[in-house]
Amino acid sequence: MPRTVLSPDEIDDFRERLVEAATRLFARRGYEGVTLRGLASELSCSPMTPYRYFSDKAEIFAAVRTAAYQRFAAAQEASTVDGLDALEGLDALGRAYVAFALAHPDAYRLMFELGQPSPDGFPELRAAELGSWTPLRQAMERAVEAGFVAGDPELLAHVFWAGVHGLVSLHLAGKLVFSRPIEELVEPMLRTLFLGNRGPAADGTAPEGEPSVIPNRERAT
Amino acid sequence: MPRTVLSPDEIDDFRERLVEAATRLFARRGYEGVTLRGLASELSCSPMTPYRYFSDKAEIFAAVRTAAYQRFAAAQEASTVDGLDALEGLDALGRAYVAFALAHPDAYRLMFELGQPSPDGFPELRAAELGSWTPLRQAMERAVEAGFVAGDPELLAHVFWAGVHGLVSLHLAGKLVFSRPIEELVEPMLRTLFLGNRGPAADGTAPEGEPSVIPNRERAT
DNA sequence: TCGCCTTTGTTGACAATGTAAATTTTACAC
DNA sequence: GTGTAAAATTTACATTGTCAACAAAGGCGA
Repeated sequence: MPRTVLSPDEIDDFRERLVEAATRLFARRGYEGVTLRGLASELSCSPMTPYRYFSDKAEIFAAVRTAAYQRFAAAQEASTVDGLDALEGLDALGRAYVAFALAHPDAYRLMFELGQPSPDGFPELRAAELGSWTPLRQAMERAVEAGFVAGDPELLAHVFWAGVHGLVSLHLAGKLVFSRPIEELVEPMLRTLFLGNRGPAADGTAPEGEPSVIPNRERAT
Repeated sequence: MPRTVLSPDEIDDFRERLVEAATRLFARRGYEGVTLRGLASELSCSPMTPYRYFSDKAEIFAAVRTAAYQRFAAAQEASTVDGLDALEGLDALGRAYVAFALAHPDAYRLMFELGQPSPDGFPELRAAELGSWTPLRQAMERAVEAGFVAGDPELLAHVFWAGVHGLVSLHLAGKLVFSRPIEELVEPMLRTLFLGNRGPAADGTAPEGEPSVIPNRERAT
């Protein structure tokens, strides 16, 4: 039932409802599995009504992904609890990262799908994407300032990120079906990111002495 | 121009041409961007002809992905050159892994897309997928046997895999646009996977003494 | 050599999709 | 009440994957 003019609140309400429904649908069925007609019926409106609020399917998708990044950033920030030193904070963040991905696999897929459409033309999406990366960067900066690790914080943060993301990503791509479940890989990965694999350290004992080999640092990448 | 009976070679030839063209198209345009009509015109045949050789679009896609896994496995195996010890071999394999992904980003996407369709119903695809993982597993087994690293080889291999895959995967998902290029992250990642990040090791010197902190090994994942 | 018959390829058609254009419905200003 | 502009719907269209009907074409028994 159309009104003459929609208040900004009403517009936001509808957009929010739409994004929420679209999130469910995109998560379950993937981009091309989602039908604007299906989305409309979920919202009990006609198939063309969403076009009043979004210019096309791609913009709806961008809104859905923006919301996912925002929830992801919030989950990571929530992992920062008092009483942790910088390294414990990093550890907690890594676990929160994986926990979010396992609790919301569809959201994670939306954010980190390979070959995803570029965020160009969706500045909010780009901002949310960047925002979801700051908690990790900040945690790593703290760890470097505290002297727990040495090096360029941004570089270290990217390596850390790649480690946990790689784990999650193999899991979500279904590559761990014949291996241990991802839960059993988180601990080894975090340990590796801090300690490396170079001694009889399976029991947690720090390896002694020099690492046996420093692999080919000189070789060109 | 129809023939009465096609020799197995002719069938294979056509399937091969089709997979090759489909690989190009899927790579460029993604799954739903590929049109059977477009594929047919690429092959100068009618839109329905591919259906004589594949039951549907999904089976074509599976064939394309199977071929990608096979090329990926071959590239990794080619990284094994004589004269390398087990740890150098692992290092070389990691670099070959990343190099393949950068040289064939579309193939890599096809293989490691999140939320990819299950290989159920395509035993060749499943086999090729597994096959592309064996070089790394074997290299890690050698490294463990040689005493360079300690622990369960399969677990270590998965951690190593997640590390390089995570890097590649962030790159291909466009997450490294505001960071250093991936080329500059490979070296730090490989170093991290072997040594961890725990000392003033930015210059390659092995850190001395105990790691400052062993992060919360006791905490439940 | 002739005629069939299986195999191969093409054409036509259909339901479903995203979305543009036209049309209808509604609630407020006067 | 009535006109008007905003909101929503309906209609329509091009494009998709794929089914079903059809056409061509060469091997094979006679």
